[in-house]
Amino acid sequence: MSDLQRSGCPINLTLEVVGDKWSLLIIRDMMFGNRRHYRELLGGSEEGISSNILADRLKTLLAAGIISRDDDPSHKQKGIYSLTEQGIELLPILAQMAGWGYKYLPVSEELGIRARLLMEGGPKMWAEFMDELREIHLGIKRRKKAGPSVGERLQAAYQRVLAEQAETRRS
Amino acid sequence: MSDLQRSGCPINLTLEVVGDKWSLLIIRDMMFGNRRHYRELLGGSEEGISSNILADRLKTLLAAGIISRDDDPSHKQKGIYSLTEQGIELLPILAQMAGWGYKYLPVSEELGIRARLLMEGGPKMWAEFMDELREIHLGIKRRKKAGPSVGERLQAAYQRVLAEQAETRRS
DNA sequence: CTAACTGCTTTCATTTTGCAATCAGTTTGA
DNA sequence: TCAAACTGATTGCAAAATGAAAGCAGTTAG
Repeated sequence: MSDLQRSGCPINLTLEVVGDKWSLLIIRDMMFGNRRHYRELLGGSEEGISSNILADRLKTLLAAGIISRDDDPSHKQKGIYSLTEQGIELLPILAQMAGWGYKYLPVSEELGIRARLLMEGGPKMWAEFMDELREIHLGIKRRKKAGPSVGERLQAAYQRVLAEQAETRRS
Repeated sequence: MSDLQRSGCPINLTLEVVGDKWSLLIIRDMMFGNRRHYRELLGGSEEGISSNILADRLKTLLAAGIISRDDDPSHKQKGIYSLTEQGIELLPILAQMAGWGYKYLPVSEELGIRARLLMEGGPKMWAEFMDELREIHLGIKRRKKAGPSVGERLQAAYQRVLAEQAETRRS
């Protein structure tokens, strides 16, 4: 991670911060998988990031102000990583990327269902989800809405597909 | 550019195609700078891509179906690169990245003005710009709107800032 | 008191990047 | 006509980034 910038273009600057193969996947896992500890991020992702790369990216993201780190009171060595407001606002980028990938790339059914829902939900759903993330990561209380949260709905849809697949395989 | 995928996650798959430091900058130059030839892309960008990297990325983007290549009738060796529909639909990702970068990173004034306009214009402006790109790159005629196009407005705003800066420097 | 778990760091091989030089064909201009 | 400039690349090589596996020191649970 070099620190000299190539240009003052906003797209270029954004790419210099999160334009590698892993940073946005870490953010994704924090957002959609609610992973907050090093070990969760290490083992939880589909892709299997190496420990050295994860450590390096967490450091970079921390320095960039996209995530923050607090000690976990339950364990002296454990740290809890949280998204900052800046990190939470990466959601629309992730959502657009998910939508594009869903449309044009060979996405697996179970991992694509969230992308489809986010696409169908549009910016309004993203904003709601961001509010939920603010509550989880920043402790900012939000007005409770009726029914399940966006996070819950995404998770439920994912589980539903998994169940359907198990069903199909059995028959 | 390895070809074995890490997971069927739409975000991951998208990152595997355009998740490097250069691909999206090339797309950006084709979209906003209307650069269509190898030499234009090589020399035109703020960032100064190397010729071998550019050649490699063009090959990758071609293989991924994000751009296409045609011979230029005016010069037997010249090729014209165009965005495909798939490539044009990367615009919302770029727009979101530009918006995020504009908000949180030290963007230069002259290069940030387009980002600001795209943010203010929102998805509606993006859709209009994508229609203009379809006309330019795919030859799909669009219903002519009154007034200057989005591309022209962005370009004009950029020039206006440059002129203002020259003015300020003189006084 | 030991085994498992914590967040990393180290090591080293492989891959990617980036710069400069080069190349062969094409066109332009004297 | 013939050299210079321009076309889209490719090559060689050094430097940097990446990635897998092993290791490490402190912490906690049994």
